[in-house]
Amino acid sequence: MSLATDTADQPTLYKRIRADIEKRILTGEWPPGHRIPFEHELVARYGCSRMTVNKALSELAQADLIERRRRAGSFVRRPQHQSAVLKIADMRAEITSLGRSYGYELMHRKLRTATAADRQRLGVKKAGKVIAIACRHSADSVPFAVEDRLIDLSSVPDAANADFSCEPPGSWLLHHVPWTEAEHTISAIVADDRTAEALDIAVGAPCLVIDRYTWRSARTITAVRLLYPGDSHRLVARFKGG
Amino acid sequence: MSLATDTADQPTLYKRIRADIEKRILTGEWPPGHRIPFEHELVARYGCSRMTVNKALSELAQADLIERRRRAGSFVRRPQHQSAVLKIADMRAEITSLGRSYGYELMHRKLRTATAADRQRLGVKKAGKVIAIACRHSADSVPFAVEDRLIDLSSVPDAANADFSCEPPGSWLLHHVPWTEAEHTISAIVADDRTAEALDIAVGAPCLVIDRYTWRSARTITAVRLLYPGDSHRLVARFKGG
DNA sequence: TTGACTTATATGTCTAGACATATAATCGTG
DNA sequence: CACGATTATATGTCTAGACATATAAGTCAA
Repeated sequence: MSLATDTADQPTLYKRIRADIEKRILTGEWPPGHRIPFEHELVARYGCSRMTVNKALSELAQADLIERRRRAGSFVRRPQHQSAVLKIADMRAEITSLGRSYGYELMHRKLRTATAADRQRLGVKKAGKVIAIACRHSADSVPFAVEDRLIDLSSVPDAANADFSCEPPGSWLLHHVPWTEAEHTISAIVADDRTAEALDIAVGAPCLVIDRYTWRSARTITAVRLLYPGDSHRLVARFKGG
Repeated sequence: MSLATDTADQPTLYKRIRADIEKRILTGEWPPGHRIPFEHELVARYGCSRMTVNKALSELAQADLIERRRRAGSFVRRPQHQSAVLKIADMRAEITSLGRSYGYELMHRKLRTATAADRQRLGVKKAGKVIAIACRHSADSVPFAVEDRLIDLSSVPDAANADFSCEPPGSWLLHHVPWTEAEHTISAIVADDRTAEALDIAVGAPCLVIDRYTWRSARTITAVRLLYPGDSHRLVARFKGG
């Protein structure tokens, strides 16, 4: 084994100090709550100036691995809870960022007085006007996702005049309506006849489903259901923990 | 108003420099790709030593707000787009919070030297030891999700001694190992024979798939694949936007 | 025992230098 | 023009100090 050459080839001193401490925390040798050696002790151990160990400890503190308290010392923090930031840019950005050409096709648009089903979906009681939209997003001319959306016109009156034949409703809303809250529900289904045709996949093929509800201060703006071919599309959420 | 005394009461110089730059980035005054002033220019502007502006810029770099390139300068990074906070607590919390009883069953556990496939999955080059685990989570004695996990022992040596026959590896890791970064990939598949049996669903039924990779400062900790019955389970992400 | 005051100390910030190192830009050559 | 060598320069790291500041701990009086 040519591994474990811990001492040699360290990039820089402060990084080595940081890595050393990090290792002890990760292995559990220094459990949460454990007091890390004082700066002056680390200075003695590594034979460097205080600024060098301070830089190592400051970075560990910025990364929330340790907590520093004046006069008391530095302490290992408890591991953080899990939460992920799920990035869902608008569809055009999502597709073009993959280096593929974006295509959009409005399949259906209807302005109507909200039906009972519409009201339930939007979570509103009054029967105002809504726009129902069905459209398809494609990447390199291959169906990427189909969208089934309902917009509450009493919350977004301007949407009645928007031209959704060229601009996807998601983009339009993103650029015209600020939102304060949203909820995503992710599930999986198998494609029925209609979905299979729209996505150009086989009946019975897996589909990833994202339902998104968007509000602005307790007022529903829009409800959208996105269907992705489940075996080809992957929704990636990269995030920083803390 | 006694507030808004911007110039007075500044905490420290480097924090003020950091806040100034952060503000310009967040307001869009300095868009992504924009080169922020060189250190020596900031030194002149703020009348301080280089170490002070260096500390401010280093922290912005650690926070991924800017990117620093030798000889070239420091540049504003692309900001994150729309994002949702997807909370995925550990499985026990997820199930008990639904008011259902949690059940756990270790199906398979093996400590081995990383195979080529393991290394690729973990994104590591060196062939260290890994633990491969397969287990099942159930709610009210009904299969809820099956888990297929790989833990990199060179990152989490203690995991070799953990008893995963009673405690789910996710819980153990959550309580023993802090993470800094993770990536989720969500997709959908239809159940094959083995999956169908493990989840007690029909072959060909939809399954929601979550692949999660977790790192601690560029070091892979674990890779896990979770399979949920797609028609019964719903993954909810509620979040606040701007 | 409790509260107020004092002190010791670990971290927080800062300086004015130094040398190292990666690399964009320039220059020179075939 | 293409390509390798050289140079200039911005960042990366480090030092040996300094003073500031929050606060744990000790002290003392009510």
